[in-house]
Amino acid sequence: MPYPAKTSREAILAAALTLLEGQDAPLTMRTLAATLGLQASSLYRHYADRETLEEAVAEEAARMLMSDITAASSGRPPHEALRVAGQQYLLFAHRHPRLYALIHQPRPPAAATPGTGKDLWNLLLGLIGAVTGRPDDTAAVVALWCFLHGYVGLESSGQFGLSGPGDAFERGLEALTRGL
Amino acid sequence: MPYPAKTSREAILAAALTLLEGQDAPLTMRTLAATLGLQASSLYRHYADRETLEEAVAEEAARMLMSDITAASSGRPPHEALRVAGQQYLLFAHRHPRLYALIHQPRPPAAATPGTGKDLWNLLLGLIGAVTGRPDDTAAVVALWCFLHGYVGLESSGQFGLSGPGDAFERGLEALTRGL
DNA sequence: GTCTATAGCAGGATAGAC
DNA sequence: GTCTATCCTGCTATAGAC
Repeated sequence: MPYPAKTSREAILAAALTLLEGQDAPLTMRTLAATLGLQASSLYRHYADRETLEEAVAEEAARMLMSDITAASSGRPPHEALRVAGQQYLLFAHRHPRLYALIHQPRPPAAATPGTGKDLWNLLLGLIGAVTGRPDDTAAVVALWCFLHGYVGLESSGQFGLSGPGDAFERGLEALTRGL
Repeated sequence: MPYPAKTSREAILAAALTLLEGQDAPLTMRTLAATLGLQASSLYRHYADRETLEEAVAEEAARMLMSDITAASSGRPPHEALRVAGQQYLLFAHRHPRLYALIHQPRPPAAATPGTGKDLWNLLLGLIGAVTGRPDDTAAVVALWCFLHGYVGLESSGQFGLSGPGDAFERGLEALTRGL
């Protein structure tokens, strides 16, 4: 009986985050355990299965994203805050592409973003409301989110090719904030 | 020696399309061969490997998408043509979610959409140019594409939840065509 | 709580007979 | 050109010893 346990829920979660911030290694029970100096089977004492673990990682990643956006946009005038929030969203996706993908991975309805999603949602609602003058304009938030998410997706799947996106990001963001 | 060959490149391609238009069955060499009444190993006479096959499918799917958009938008006044093109893009993604996903799957640089992508690109360039009055406004095309692609992605990953997207599609499309 | 060992599954791909 | 047979890899998850 090795007394101080070699790991814990938190340590596993942290290791999974680290693994997914790397470039290549897939998130499998084996590779994850290896980074902790463990055998894969040991992880099952802490998480029931791979999916449960993934949900925890996704939740934590969503928290990170929200924290980044909040920190960058708080205390700025409305229009600027919204622009900075958009840039920060993009930056997170660049820095942590696999965490970003995990956040947006389809999940069974029960686990559909319990609280974290709502927080980010309310933050954006406030930012947009301050710019357009319409509070609680959910359609505007969705439209903006679509644009950002699509930009990330097309970029990461290499659709922009050699010519790159040009100034589409600024143009689109500007057009949306003006047009909504 | 069964003389008339049981299959061909074209038949395999068609079967793969059909398979991916269904809901569940994954595109594996085994399942694909099964729909043709063949063994998996037989497919390798016609396609070098799975990836080569997938590229062919993706190309064909892109052709279908372009054909849909062209048919729906041609002969309409500019503003309406653009709106209809957007709707058709969304409709294709709804009807053929797995083909849509395949089109946007990251591929090694060599195979990056040889000709089909360009055609769709030029079509959209024309549509947008007719609305905004600026020909060859690539950034505008990219921005619109981001919005559409993002909408599809968020919808299919269930991010809109129970409340749904509201009228975000129309709002966003309108805001973009106006603001660009 | 961790270990070894193993069951079980799924998929890609090849060898060689016909 | 298709078949059977087989190999290989990589993964999830469990059983039971310690």
